[in-house]
Amino acid sequence: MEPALPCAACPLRPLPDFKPVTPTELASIYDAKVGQRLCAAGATILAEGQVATRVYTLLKGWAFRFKTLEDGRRQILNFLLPGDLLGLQGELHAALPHGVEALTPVNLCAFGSDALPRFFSRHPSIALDITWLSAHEERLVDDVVLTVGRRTAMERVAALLVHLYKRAASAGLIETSGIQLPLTQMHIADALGLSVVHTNRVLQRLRKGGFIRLEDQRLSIGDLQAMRRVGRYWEEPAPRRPLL
Amino acid sequence: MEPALPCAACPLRPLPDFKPVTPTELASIYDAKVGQRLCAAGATILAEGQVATRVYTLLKGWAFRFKTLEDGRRQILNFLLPGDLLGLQGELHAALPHGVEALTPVNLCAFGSDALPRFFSRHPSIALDITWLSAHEERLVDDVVLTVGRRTAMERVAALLVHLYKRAASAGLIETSGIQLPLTQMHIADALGLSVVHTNRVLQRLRKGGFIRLEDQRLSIGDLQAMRRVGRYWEEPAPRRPLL
DNA sequence: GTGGATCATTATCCCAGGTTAATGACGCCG
DNA sequence: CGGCGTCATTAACCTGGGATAATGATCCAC
Repeated sequence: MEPALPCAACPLRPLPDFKPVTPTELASIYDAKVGQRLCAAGATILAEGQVATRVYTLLKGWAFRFKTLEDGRRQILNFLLPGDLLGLQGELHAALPHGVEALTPVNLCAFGSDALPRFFSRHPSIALDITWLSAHEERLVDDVVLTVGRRTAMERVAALLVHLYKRAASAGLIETSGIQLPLTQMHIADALGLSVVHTNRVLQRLRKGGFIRLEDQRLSIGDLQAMRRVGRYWEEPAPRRPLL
Repeated sequence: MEPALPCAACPLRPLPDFKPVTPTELASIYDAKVGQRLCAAGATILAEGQVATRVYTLLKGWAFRFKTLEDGRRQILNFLLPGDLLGLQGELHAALPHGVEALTPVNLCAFGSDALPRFFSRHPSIALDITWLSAHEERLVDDVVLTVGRRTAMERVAALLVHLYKRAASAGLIETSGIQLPLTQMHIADALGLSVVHTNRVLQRLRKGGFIRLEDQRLSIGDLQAMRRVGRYWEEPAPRRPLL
């Protein structure tokens, strides 16, 4: 594990979607960090069922949470982008009920094992932020349930692409006319409860309809509103989120 | 709203699945309660998109969280049983991203609007319990995503019935050879991303296979292990959960 | 006791999406 | 260079589960 990067120079924190912190809070957060963890693309960050986990903030890169059935069927629960907290479930429960895998090379800020109790006993505002992040992730998963349970394949794909586009933007990952989308079609399929083959069919239709450009892991969406309509997908405007 | 019932005489707390509390904690919890709210079966407890919500603990009865698409398709996110906390999402976000509806007559313990900040600043152990409950609910929803995304209709129904059976048991609702299951087949369908008709077909098969008895809203499961196998459903042993 | 809800049940029909398989395009390694 | 693994793409085929509709059974309210 690398030594911890100084939080004062955090590249994420200045982004407009993150909630400002007081200098005291920032110091406590930095204080609780024990280092950076680097993972290669495709690496397992946290194993399904793992017992002692640590809490991390994802600083750089993409990852995803997933669960599997014993016969190999896999379901992606949600994607993790810079600023997201991970490992909280393992810290609070006995074993981690899901796995976490890196999609790109990933840089994680690691917290010490005593960070959680310390925040809760000494820094109520940070404790509340942690709870907020937990509740926020649940909100995302709630959306996934609606998508997978009640949207058609076309709606699912459109909704997911809009969702990821907006989240990437919020994490400062917008580039000229598009984002880097480090997913294979299998990831999209596993996130939406579809087969790879059908995912491909739907993507073709979206491309031929002129809704998206997607090649070489670069996604651009010509008309976001049109895509929202296709996916029946409208999120509420997101408030600024805390960052640990 | 009725006056708050004394927490010292709470019928839930003595159950073996709840974590013990210190007298101090119990006093603080009781202190934060502002009363009981009663809702009829079928009533909306919290409306989708509602702005100012309150936090409640479900004391008695069954309810469910849900989201809808604008054309009416509905997805049930999870079921709420005695001991569950609800409304946290509304307290932490601007608007409640899902609705909550009562399945039976329901009795809720209501917390004051300042309860959350007060717990966090003065009672770290209770604050941590709240976070635990939030993370735990997310765990349940994660399971739902796996079920709806990757299980077959038969597996879904079996897994849901086992899940609800165990949760009802944990809330002290086991009666002679079975539980009261206050759901219509439409609720089951909406929870599993199925149509009502197909849900009925699957239930018939489970009945004819001798796996379940289900009539008149009473469910009994002859062989839990067999049902688990049908549903490919195995939960980890649940640790004792906190109760607010 | 009769018209109208709601809910369970079944049958008929049919399509959205799964399964299998074959083909290419790359990129990587020896 | 040639073999291999991963991905994307398409075609052919088929099935799990959706849609629609009809029939009862209760349980009201009037």
